[in-house]
Amino acid sequence: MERYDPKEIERKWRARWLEEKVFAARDDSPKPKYYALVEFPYPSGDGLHTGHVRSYTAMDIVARKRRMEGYNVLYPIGWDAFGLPTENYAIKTGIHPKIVTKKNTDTFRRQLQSLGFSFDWDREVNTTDPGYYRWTQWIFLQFYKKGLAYKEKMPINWCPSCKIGLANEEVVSGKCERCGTPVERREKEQWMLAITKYADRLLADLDTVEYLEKIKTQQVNWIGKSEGAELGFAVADADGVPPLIVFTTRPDTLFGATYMVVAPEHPLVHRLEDRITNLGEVAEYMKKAAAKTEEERLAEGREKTGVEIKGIKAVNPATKEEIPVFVADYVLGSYGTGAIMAVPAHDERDFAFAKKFALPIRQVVARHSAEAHPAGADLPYTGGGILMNSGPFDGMDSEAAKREIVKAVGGRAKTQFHLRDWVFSRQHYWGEPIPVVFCEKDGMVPVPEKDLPVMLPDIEKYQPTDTGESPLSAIREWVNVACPACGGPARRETDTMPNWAGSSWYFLRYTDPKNDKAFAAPEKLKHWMQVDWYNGGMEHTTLHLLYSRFWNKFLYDLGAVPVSEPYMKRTSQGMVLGKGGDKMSKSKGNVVNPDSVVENFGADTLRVYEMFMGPFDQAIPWDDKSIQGAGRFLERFWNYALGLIEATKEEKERYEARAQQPKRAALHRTIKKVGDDIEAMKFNTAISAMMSLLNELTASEGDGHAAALPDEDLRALIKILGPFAPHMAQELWSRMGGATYLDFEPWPVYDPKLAVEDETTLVFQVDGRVRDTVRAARGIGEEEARAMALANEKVRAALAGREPKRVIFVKDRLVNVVA
RNA sequence: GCCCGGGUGGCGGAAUGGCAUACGCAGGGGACUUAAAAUCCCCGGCCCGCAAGGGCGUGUGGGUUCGACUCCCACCCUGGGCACCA
Repeated sequence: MERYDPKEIERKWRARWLEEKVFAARDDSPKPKYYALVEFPYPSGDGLHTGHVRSYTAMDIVARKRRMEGYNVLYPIGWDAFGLPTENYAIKTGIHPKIVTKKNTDTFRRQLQSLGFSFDWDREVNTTDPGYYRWTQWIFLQFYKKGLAYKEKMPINWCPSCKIGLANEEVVSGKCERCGTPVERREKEQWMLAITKYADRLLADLDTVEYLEKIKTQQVNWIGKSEGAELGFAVADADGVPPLIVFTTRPDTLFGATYMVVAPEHPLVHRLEDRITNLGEVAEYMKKAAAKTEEERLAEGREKTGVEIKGIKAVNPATKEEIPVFVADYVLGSYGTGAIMAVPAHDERDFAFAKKFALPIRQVVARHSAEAHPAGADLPYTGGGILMNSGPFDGMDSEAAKREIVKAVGGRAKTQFHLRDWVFSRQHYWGEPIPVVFCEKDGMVPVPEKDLPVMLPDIEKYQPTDTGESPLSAIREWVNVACPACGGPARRETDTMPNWAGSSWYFLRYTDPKNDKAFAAPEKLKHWMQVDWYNGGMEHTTLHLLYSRFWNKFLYDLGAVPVSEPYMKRTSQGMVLGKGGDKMSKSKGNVVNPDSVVENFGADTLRVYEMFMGPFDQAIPWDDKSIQGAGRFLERFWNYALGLIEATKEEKERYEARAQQPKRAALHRTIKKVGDDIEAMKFNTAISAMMSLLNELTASEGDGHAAALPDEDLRALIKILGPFAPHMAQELWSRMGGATYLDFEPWPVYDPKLAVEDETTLVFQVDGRVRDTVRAARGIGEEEARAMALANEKVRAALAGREPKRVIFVKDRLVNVVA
């Protein structure tokens, strides 16, 4: 028999799939559509990662199964190619990022093709292609026209190493997500996208999609909706000065507000400078706080700092008391109104601050009633309850009191979000130029759509400047342009877009990747959207996922996209860790290169191994040895199937004379399990089920021969393996005489009648402990089973003469004798 | 601190409330071979026992149940996300 030769088989089918464009998605198919999506890779110089393989194999399995189920499947791929590593490489070597990108995408394409993914290679997109970023710029202009893209001077997170401004999302515990350098705060004029305008819908519409629960939770937390109220606190003895507005989720505790705090950025101090008696001290504190990096704030822990603003008092609108006002950096300028009412009895932070500065702590909410919860006991108490020390509201439930007190003091209900507007400027070369010019006469003027794309010019030096200006600003002939409005002298915007821009809409482009009249034709979008299933990394749950949902919703509002939510279903794969459980990294030297695995074992083995290694959503360490298990399985499968295919007529007859029923039942149970498990992304148990079946089929039955399967059943067996090991399955399929591509053959039908075995294993228990197991005919009744159990020797021994009090019977499973 | 996960053999892990440890890796024994590799067969939770058999076992402590890895309560450990968000 011919040996399993993955290299030869894979080379052959890979070439045919590509040449014949077998997996090209058709826009005009009468079949129902299915859009399977994976995150397109950033084509780094390191090449494909085992993590890509895990995600792409999983969705390839889904895509291939869907084709077999009769769907017209779109499974596209492309390159998210703008970004810092390529630029840094260009800075170091002087090689143009375009050239580096070309080289890297060529490598990635070769690697992806070597794994046999059923991508539609005719729809490849590349975010750095002017034909692509033209439309990224076009979408930006639509944001601009709707007032959702705006420029604002604001403190940004500045990475001194990357020399780039970062979005809040890119700062992880005060450090640059990319290089780990502590970020600084700098004032800069930045382009912003008003994602907060969509906060409510980004939150509410999560109910309309099927994301993994933990993904939804992360989005919900990131958006961070708080329902509360805005209340005004008058400044004492200051007619004409507007009141201090605070945001609170606990207006019911207003009677306990014994002081106020404003953020260091709050305008109050400037407004009332001449009344402040300790202005020097206050100004000093504000200066220090402004310069503080996130890193320093974290290093201080929760230790509260602050300074009282002397000379100014605020009036509690409920009690009419005059209360002191502090400036302290535990209040953030960027959230709410930048000012709070402090209720030390019912807020942990206010409590800590009040203790430190010896401020009064007045309890106004009791757990049950003032009597049951003596004043001062276990404060701070942050839960709800019954009001006390609150004048006319005493005894009221805190939920009711929230509404009543807001009404009584003339406040208004208010919803706040943690989500901030998206800092959309980068001061770098390798990104989409922002299509705006600054005219001496007309000010800010958007580039007309007909002049798109604003091409990225070729330059000599990619190095960003220490002043934070983009390297583009040095290219005079590019920067200086005629104003599109008046023709007068104007300058181009030299900031570029963040690397999140291109990936915020790429799934739309796949539906119509070559269109040069629109980002995609409406009928193509209508045909393919929405994405049915999107798999990607957990690390993109709060950034890319939210951004792309936002862009899609915006385009939906323009009428340019047919669905409000881009993705029906979103799942995530766990990381592939290095040996020993550490993250794979070059510095640790534990990076596994898929190329060498394909070279040594074959693509099908790598695919099966990565799907078998453990639960799909869990991080699993790589194990060189375990790959062999996947390889052995495929080889055994090959030998078994080929043995049957090449068996002589006599051999076949002899095999088939053997009792088929249990094997057939096992096959049908496996068909069901593999199908169900693919849908639930339980690829590991799908594969173990196929392994078990193969073990059962090849187990010698005394005559040294494996069990035979009729051709029909062997075909079904090859089909369910197909999505996992497509090259080998296709080869076996064609050796069985199949002239077609396996991927378009119908997925085997599970027959519940065939899946039931005639016999079952009955467990006999005494007092819940297993005493024996016996084979019995399926479906026997309680009486019979009970009699068998009571007659069983081991059961009788365990009973030791005791009379059974009760007998529990579970059909086809067990008899439990309770004595 | 808050929000999600997860604790099962030497390892990765499997188990609609019903045979705990499937499947795979590693390990031990055997067959084949001049030999090795590959392949095939058999054995692998712990303790007592020559064995038959018995006892103990899914992070810890309780509970519900005829029966708990699975459900409930409390706790410990651990991975991830958020974090002075009023």
